[in-house]
Amino acid sequence: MVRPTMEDVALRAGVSRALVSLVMRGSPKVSELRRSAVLKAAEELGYSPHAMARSLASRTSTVLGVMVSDLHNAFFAEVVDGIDEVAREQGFDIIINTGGRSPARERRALESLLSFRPAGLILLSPVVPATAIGKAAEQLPVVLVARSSRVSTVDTVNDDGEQGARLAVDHLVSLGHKRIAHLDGGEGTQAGPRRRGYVAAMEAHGLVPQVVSSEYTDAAGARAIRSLIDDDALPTAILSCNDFNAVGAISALEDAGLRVPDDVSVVGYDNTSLAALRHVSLTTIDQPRAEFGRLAADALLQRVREERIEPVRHLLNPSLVVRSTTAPPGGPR
Amino acid sequence: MVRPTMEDVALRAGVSRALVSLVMRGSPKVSELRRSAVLKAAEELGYSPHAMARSLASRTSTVLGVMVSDLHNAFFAEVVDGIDEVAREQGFDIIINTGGRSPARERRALESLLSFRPAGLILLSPVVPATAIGKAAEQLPVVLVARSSRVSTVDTVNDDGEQGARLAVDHLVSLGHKRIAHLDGGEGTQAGPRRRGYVAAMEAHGLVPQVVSSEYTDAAGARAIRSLIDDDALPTAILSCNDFNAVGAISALEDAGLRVPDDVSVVGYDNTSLAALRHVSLTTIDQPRAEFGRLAADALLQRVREERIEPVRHLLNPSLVVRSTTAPPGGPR
DNA sequence: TCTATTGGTTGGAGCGCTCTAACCCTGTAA
DNA sequence: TTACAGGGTTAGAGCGCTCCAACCAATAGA
Repeated sequence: MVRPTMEDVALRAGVSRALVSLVMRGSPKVSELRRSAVLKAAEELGYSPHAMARSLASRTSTVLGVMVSDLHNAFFAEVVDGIDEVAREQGFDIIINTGGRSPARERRALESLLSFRPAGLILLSPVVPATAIGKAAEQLPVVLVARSSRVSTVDTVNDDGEQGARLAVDHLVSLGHKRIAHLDGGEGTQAGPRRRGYVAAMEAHGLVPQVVSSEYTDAAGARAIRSLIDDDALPTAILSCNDFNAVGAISALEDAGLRVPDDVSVVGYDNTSLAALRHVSLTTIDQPRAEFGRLAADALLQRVREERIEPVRHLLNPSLVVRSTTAPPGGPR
Repeated sequence: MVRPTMEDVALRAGVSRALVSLVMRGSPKVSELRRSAVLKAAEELGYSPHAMARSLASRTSTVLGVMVSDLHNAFFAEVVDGIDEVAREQGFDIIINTGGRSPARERRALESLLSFRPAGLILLSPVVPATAIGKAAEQLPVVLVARSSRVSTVDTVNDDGEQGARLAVDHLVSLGHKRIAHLDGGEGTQAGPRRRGYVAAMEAHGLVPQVVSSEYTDAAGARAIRSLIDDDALPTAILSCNDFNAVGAISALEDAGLRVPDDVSVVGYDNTSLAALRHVSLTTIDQPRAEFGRLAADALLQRVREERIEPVRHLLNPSLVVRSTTAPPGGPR
C-alpha cells in the first residue's frame, strides 16, 4: 500500500531525481540511454507520478473541475461527454462532483472541487446563489452551462430557449393548431426564456397565449392537464416545459380517454433519451448538449491559458425533432 | 487569481502558521480567542485549505474516488447518492470520474483518479479487465458495485439477480401465467444471474423456460418481440432483462395490435425512474440502489481505517414493484 | 519556595514533486 | 593554447501544508 516515489526510481536507475522528473514530463533534453533506464526502473517499481505533488510544485494544474447539479438527469451526461472530449485532447483531466439539486450540498461540492485547485471550473446548471459563483470566479476561471450570469469574468453557454419555444409553436401552427397551451416550468432554470418565446410566437401568429403554471416533473404535467380538463379549457395542442412534463401530460390525456396526437398534440423540450423511446416517441426540442460541453471546455481553456479576458456568451440554436405526438388537429389525415 | 495561503492567514491573525493549521483541522487545543481571530482572518482573505498540500503533508487523504462506468444511466446516480451520504457523514469527500462505457477511457479515468492518491476507490460496474482492478487494489482499498470479483482484497456489493428473476416469475405464475419468456441481457453485467434465476424458477414451477436472446436496450426488446411474433412463439408473459428492454417490448407489442397487460404481461428489471413514469407504469424488480452506495462506502471506509482485512461480499435482496403492465392471462378480470 | 503538570503555541523538518541556476563535459572556433 | 558554446545532468530551494518536539506561561502540588 506504499507507492514508490521519484527518489526510488532515481536510485534504481542510478540517476538524479531531477532527471527522472524530466523523463516523466517528456523533456527532449534527456539522452536516450538515461531515458530508457529511467522508464525501465519506473516500470519495474510500478511508479506513476503523484498528480498532487506535481501540481503543488509546479503551481499549475491540469485538472478541470466539473460540478453537475443533478446526476440523475441524463442531460448532463452528454454535456460531460463534450467537456471530457475537449479536455482530454488538450491534456487536461476532469474531476466531477455533484450538488444533488440542493444548494447546501452544491456549495459543499464547490468547496471540495475548489480545494483541489483545479485550473478552472465548469458549473452545469448550478443552483447556488450568484454571489457564490462570483466568489469562485475571483479565484479561477469559471464557465456556466445552462445558467446565465452577468459577471464579466464568467463565460456562459446556453441554448436559446425563446427560439426553441418558437420552433415548437411554429410547428404546431403549421399543422393547423390555433389553441396551443404552454405548461410552464415555474422557477426552473430556463423556464423564463421558454415561456417568453412561447408568448412571443403565439402573438406573432395572432393567437392568444395560454400559460398554465406547472413544473419540470411528469406528475406536474399530469396535474396541469387535469386542471385544464376540469376547467373545460383543453386546447388542441400542448407545449410542455420539458420532456418529463410532456410525458405526464400524455398520461393524463390518455387517462381521460383522449388520444395523442389524434385529439391533442404534445411537444416536449430537451430531447432526453426518454423522448426517443419508441413507446414515448415524443416530438420535442433538441439542444446540442455535447456541443455545450465542448464550447464550455474551449472557453474555459482559453481563460486558463490567458488568451482571453472579455466574457463569452454562447447561445446555441435548438432544433425541432418531430416524432409521433404531433399531428394536425383532428388527428393525422 | 492568487489564493491566500496559511501563511497569509497567520500573518493577518498575528499567530503562527501551525496554529492556523490547528484551527483549520478543528483541534480542541486552541483558545477561543485565537480561534476566532484566525477564523476572522481566514474569512476576510477568502482562505480555504489547499486539499492537495494537506494530503501531501499528512500522507493521508479524505477523498474517495468514484468511477462511474456510465453517467448516462440514472442507476448510478442513486448509488452515488448513497456513497455521498455516508462519505460526508464520516468527513470524506468524493470525486467522480467517468469511463464512458469504453474500457480505454475507463482505464484513463482510473489512472486519473489514482493520481490523486485518494483514500480508496469505488468502481461502479466497471468494464476494465480484472487485472487492472487487481493492480489498483494493490495500492489502495477498492470496492466494486454491480460487478463481482474473486480478488480477496476487493469488496463487492451486488444485487441477487437470481432472486430478482425468481420474484418476477413467481408473480407471473401467481397471476396464472404458464408461458413466460425471458428476454436475455446477453453479455451485459448481471445478465447471467437473472437468466439463471429465471430458468430455475420456471423449472421449480414445472414450466418450460423460453430464453430469447436480446440486449439491454429498448430497440433490442422490440426486436425480440417481433421475432417471437414472426415465429408464432409469443407467450402470455415477458420477463425482460431490464426496464429499457421491457419498454421496447411493450412498444413492439402495441405496434402489433396487442394490449399490455390484457394480451401480454411485461415485467422489467431495475425500477429505473422510467418505469415509474405513469405513461409507462412498468411492473419491475427494484434494487436498493442508495443502499448499494451506502454499503459500498461503509465497506471502503472500514478498509481505509484498517478495521478489516477479509473481503466482504454484499448480496442485496431485490423486491417486486407491481404496476400496470401485469395482469392474469386474458387481461384483468 | 521549587518542581510538575497542563493547556496553548511555535519553529522546523519533510511530504513528492518542479524549476532555476549551476555544473560538467566534449567539441569547435579563435 | 584558451575561450566558448551548448547538450546533458544535478543540487537545492520551495510549493502549502501537517506533525513532532520543544517551548512558554500559568496553575497545582509538595
